[in-house]
Amino acid sequence: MFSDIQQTLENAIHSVLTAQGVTPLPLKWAPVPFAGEWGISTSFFHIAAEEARAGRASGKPVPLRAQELAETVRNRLGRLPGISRLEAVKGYLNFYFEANTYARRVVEAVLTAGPNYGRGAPKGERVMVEYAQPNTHHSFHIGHYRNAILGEVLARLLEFAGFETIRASYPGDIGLGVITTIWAYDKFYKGQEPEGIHERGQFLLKIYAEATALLEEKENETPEEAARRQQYNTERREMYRKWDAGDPYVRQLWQTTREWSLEELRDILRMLDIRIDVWFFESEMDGPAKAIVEELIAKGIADDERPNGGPVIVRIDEKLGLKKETYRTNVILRSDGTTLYLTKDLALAKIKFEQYHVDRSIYVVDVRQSMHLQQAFAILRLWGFPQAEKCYHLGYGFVSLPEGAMSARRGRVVLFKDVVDEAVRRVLAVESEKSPQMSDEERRQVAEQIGLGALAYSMLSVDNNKDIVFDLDAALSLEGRTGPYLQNAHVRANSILKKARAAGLALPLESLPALEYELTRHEIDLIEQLARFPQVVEQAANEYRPLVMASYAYDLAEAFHSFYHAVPVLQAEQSHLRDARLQLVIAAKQVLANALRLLDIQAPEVM
RNA sequence: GCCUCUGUAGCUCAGUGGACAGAGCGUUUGGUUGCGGACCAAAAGGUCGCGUGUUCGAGUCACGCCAGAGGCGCCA
Repeated sequence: MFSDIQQTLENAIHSVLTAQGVTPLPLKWAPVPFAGEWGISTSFFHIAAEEARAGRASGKPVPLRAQELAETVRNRLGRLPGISRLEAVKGYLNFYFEANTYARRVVEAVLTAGPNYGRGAPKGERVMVEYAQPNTHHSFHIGHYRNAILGEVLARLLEFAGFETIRASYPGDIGLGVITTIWAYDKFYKGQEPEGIHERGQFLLKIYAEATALLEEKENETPEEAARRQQYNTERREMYRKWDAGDPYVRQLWQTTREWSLEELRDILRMLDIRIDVWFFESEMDGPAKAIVEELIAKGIADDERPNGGPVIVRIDEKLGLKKETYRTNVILRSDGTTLYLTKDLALAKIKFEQYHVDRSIYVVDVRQSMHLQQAFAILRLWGFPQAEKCYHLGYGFVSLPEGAMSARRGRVVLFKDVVDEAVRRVLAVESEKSPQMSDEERRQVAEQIGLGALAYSMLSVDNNKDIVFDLDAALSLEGRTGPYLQNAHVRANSILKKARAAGLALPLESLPALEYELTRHEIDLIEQLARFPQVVEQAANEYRPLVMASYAYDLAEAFHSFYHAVPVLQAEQSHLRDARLQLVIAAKQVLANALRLLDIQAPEVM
């Protein structure tokens, strides 16, 4: 927000330095790091160091010389418009703003732009974000949730920063796991269908877990058990073959159960306020994938080892001319002629580039698939897609439980739906005590917003590349650095405004009050946070890091809570003070709402 | 064996090469006849895994160790 001021100051400093016979270098700027003070700061260490290197040394150590330069510049700059005070300390030069002037500018900018405050200019680039890729026939767990919330927030950040954004989901609706489930369903549960969307999803998960247990080789198994296991395996393989051949019975069975899973997925996405633009399905990539294998063989990129009973492979390092082992060798078609995940990913990438004309493609996928995706991108380069340079894997650490990795087979899974239900229960317990006047309907709705907010923030406040050991109590905590803390700031702002309106004030006020009084440090801190928001949007989007926005949102909420306690608004002694602070509260509420929206956390009016 | 990621307060985590390394939880203490206490204010708590470099300056960059997690041609 202050880049113009920064430029003016930098020019002024350069001319002072030049007049002193000092060679100026570009300056680095940062906010003054002291609470309750408002300004920007630069330092002279690098200029002093350069002098020393060039042999124009004054003989002084660098820090001393930097301080000398800072003092010289301070003494010669004189009065600057908009700057109330200058300070040279420890090699730094601090410029303190005329707080009232800038405070007014910030509040005005927020109130004028409203929900669009912080929105970046159009970037003229189309980005596709692929996330929400759970397998069907398997219920949605807390690990899938991390993926979904991360992808959605990334999409929101990119969109708000000015990219044309397409949200894509890619459920794995075929594969050995899927076939295992429908085989067991057909054999042991044929015709059964539980009532309720989530009950059906969990039913499939139970069947999957039972089936994998049956198919797993056990220690000390009797010859009868071994024979039975092999029989089951044969049946499963036969079912996969039938699916591949388009057998109507197997296809129907698959369609029905697949729809149960997709219904559950759609319900969860609705709960998370995620609207997917494009659905791709793994089952639809099979045909295109097979065609691609032939094309890659014809182009000499892939080697066909099928004549010798082997698979079709791509020797990536060799084809790229790499001496060092980097991408190794990949199988793109099994020796039995069936495709693999990688082959389907190649087919999907082609569709993204050719049908959706994306300039950039972001894959939000578990970090364990990092190697796999790098291989896919390398093959796309070999294949000749220029967009392959703009494929980016946003990896994230996986979610495990205190007792180890999640495993459906061992019945060790934390389901998203169960966590949400528990969250709502806990919030309701707090709510009934704190907000006894709320209607049951409203209470239920707010409880879901708060519970989901707590969960979302617990995932987003950890950096992408860190693994998470899921702790229910920590994730659903309502106090401290949590989603509800942010939501509470919004509610408190709303509460003040509601009271003001009830007292007969028309908000927002017709004209912006002048802010011609001495601002408290709490007001300055709050306004500085409001001013930061646009750069935070830019940074979070550029770095693909929701954490940057999550941290900021906490800083903003903290500044508001402190302000709320220390600075009277409706009880202000004079009406012009009250009016100015009311405008500030409106602005704070707006920026809180904007930040929460980007984090996919609801901003309730009451809680 | 090779590659990637992680290591910061008792625990969970932030931390643009720059000023005294910051939060939350937990511990201890204080705060509402007040705009909602899901809050605020404060105290205690640190060899930033270890070492060597680069730099005026390193938690941050490079290299080497140690520890943990993950990956490495027919799973997804």
